[in-house]
Amino acid sequence: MSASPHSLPLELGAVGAASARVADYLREAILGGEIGPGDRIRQEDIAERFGTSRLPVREALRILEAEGLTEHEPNKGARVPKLTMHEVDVIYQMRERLEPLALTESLAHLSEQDLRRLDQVQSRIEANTDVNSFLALDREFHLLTYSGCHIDPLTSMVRRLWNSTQHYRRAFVSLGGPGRMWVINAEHRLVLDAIERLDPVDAERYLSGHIRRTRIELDRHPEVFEGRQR
Amino acid sequence: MSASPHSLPLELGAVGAASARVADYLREAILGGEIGPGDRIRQEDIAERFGTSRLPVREALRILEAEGLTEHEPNKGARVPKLTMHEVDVIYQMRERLEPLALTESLAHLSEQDLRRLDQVQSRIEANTDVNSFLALDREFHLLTYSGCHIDPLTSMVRRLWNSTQHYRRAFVSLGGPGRMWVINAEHRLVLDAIERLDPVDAERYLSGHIRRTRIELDRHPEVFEGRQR
DNA sequence: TGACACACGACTGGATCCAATTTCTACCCC
DNA sequence: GGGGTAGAAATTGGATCCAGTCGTGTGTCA
Repeated sequence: MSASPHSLPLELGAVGAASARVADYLREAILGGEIGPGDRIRQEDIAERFGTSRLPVREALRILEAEGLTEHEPNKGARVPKLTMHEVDVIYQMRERLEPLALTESLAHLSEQDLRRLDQVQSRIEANTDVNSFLALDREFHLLTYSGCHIDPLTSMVRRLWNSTQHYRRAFVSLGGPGRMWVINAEHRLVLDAIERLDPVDAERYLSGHIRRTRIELDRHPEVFEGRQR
Repeated sequence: MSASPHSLPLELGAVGAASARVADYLREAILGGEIGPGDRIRQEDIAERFGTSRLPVREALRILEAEGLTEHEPNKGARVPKLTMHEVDVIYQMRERLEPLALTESLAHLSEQDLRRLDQVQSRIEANTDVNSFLALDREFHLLTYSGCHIDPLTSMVRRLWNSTQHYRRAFVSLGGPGRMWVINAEHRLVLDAIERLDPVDAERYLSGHIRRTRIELDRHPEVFEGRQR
């Protein structure tokens, strides 16, 4: 059930030794869709499955809470938060405003190798036909463009916004596909071109437009937020 | 500044877990300046001072880490992060982009009582002459304008940005005051007027301008970031 | 006298045990 | 038969104990 290659570069949350492994496992399980919004997470279940005590699990849940992947109620345990359409809309507006800043901060620090990698990922997106792998590729593309940003609060917040909406992105993509792929590819290519020209103004312009268009398209599909999972 | 004795009233929560009380205590101590950037926080010290075991302290440190008040290194313990001028500058740019959104989301949900309260706080700012109480009043003013925003990721991120820069705001205010008070008051009054008119465009305009001007003024005082504390 | 190595001290990470709170269920009374 | 209450099972929160790791100080040898 694990073994899903959601592993991305830039593992920033370098925390304790084994509690980080539990956090990694749970993170993959949530981002991979095995644990959905509303699902409860019992400490002892995870501890037993992992062969550890409940203590690392508790720490891991705190870490995930900081990343926006779980929510915590005293004496009630942890569960994956369920978001309304309006909440997801506002989160996309936050992305619209924050990610262009992260991109500008990242621009000057991107290496030649990063640019080549970005081009490869975008080419794979264009050649791709599977909706599920589009999810991972798109995520990799965007987070890679921010990998040159070394301002910790900014990168961690961007990551958190992606994490919080991952489930609804998958639901959206599964229900009719991500939309017209040529639009997405054109937007990505324009962002890439601006990055290569080291032009922060154009980079921010095309990136915010890309996110905004996605948000508006998402707003037209309320069924994404009513789907019963599991 | 205030050298050492960590003596704060710790009567915040009769309810909830004990780890939340420890977190409250540490949060106040950091925001109040008793624990400054670079200071190390030893689990056993806090536990002994609080009469509990180290476990709630560990959980509290995780909570504070999520709020951006501490940073954690494996086997090295927790310390209050020390920010560079550029990092604070970027955090202010994040505020410039995020807080107007929070204000727009908040607008429709502000009650008449909130508006009266805001007017009172602003009047107290205008009548105030003490630089230290300005810090608290200004924080109260802005966070109050966002109190109608019920999108959890947004409010928690705004609060985190305020927390992270609190120490440098105090250092800035202490070193020569917050600048020309009439400018600040004019900006606040314009934001308030836009709020009362329920005009999100003007509210965002004047708020982002207020934050942007503060950021640029802060950039002219690099001595804020070189101050040796303790 | 200086540099390297070993040992000791201090601190964090993890496991097990115990207490407190919640929730579900069953039973009793109206 | 329905609702409320008490009790039992399940689950989380906290304390104590033990292990692992990092840093430091001292001692010895070249």
